[in-house]
Amino acid sequence: MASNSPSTSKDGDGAQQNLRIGDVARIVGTTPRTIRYYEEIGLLAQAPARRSGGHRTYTAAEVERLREIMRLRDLLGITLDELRALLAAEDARAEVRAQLRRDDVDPARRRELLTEALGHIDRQLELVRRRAAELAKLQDELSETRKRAKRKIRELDARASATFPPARLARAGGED
Amino acid sequence: MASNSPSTSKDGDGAQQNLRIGDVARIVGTTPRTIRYYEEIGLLAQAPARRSGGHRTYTAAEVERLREIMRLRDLLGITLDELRALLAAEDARAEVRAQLRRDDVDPARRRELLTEALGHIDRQLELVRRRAAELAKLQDELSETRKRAKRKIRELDARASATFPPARLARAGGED
DNA sequence: GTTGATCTTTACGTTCACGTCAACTTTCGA
DNA sequence: TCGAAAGTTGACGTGAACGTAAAGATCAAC
Repeated sequence: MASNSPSTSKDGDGAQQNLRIGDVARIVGTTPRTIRYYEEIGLLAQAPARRSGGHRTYTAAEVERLREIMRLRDLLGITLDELRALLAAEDARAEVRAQLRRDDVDPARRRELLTEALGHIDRQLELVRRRAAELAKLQDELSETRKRAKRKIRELDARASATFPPARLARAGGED
Repeated sequence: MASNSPSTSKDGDGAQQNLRIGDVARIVGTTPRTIRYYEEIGLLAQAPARRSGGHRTYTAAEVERLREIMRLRDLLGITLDELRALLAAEDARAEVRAQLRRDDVDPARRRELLTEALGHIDRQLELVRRRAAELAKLQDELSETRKRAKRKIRELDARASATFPPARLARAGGED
């Protein structure tokens, strides 16, 4: 065991976490292969920095990005290609933010950029809203079914405790 | 064009819709291949009736079942195999309902069946709840981001209309 | 009873999202 | 400095969820 602690940096270079691909994989709960694959198909947009030997090195921000990607992958029911398109839009927003931080862009251009960004957000939001609504509906339906089942059991128990003296039979399911 | 109307039944056999696989596919928005595949892997549980020639024939209930399957397939992020397991549980519930309709089962057995059914529902509900919650959270986050973007645009517009006389510039995004 | 659309089974092909193996290099702790 | 662990780029393999093509049987309408 070589116990590779992920760069116990003691040198004063700020917050450049400098993680290796295996560390990142463990952190976000996936495999190096998957991370390389996402880079390969352009999901990770900018390829990570390399060090002299050619090994990929990741910043905390990149880890966050990967986490978000995996989250969206799991929640939205879309292909990685569609997800890539969506994130490309989000990257455009990042570009916008960078532009906006510089104070020398004229208001007309600023507005243009912001409006464009808003469009991207709206498209994502539409997607998420639809799915969230559908899932909520499904949840409601299931809850209803559950209620009916519980009521039936209670009715049955009521009749039973009327027949037998209150002998404390085991209750139904757990939380109500 | 042979204009195959799906069995314009005029004979008095009630509501036995008697749809063919192609009709069903069109109705629910999929392909015959997919329907056969679902039957093959046991997602459809009971194979549909056949007529003398061997052609599959579907009832309205079976179409409904297929619709539900596709809905769950799209909403829950699970494999068809896992879905099959889930639906097997639901089928057990159907069995329960059938048993319960007959009045000659003793209350102890009834309770047993109902409790089992409740367990199945709970497992499904847990799954759906988790996903619904996660999606709701994602939706909230996106809404927040959207709000901030809109606010920025409004601020920009406010400054603009202070600089220029109120010349009625085009407003930002659509619905608020 | 012919015909064209639709069905049947069988079987191989395909796409997506990775897994896995090979050959080799780099990194890191002892 | 040295050896094990982890990284690198190919390249091929794999399971899931179907698509597609072939060869034939059946169905609905004329």
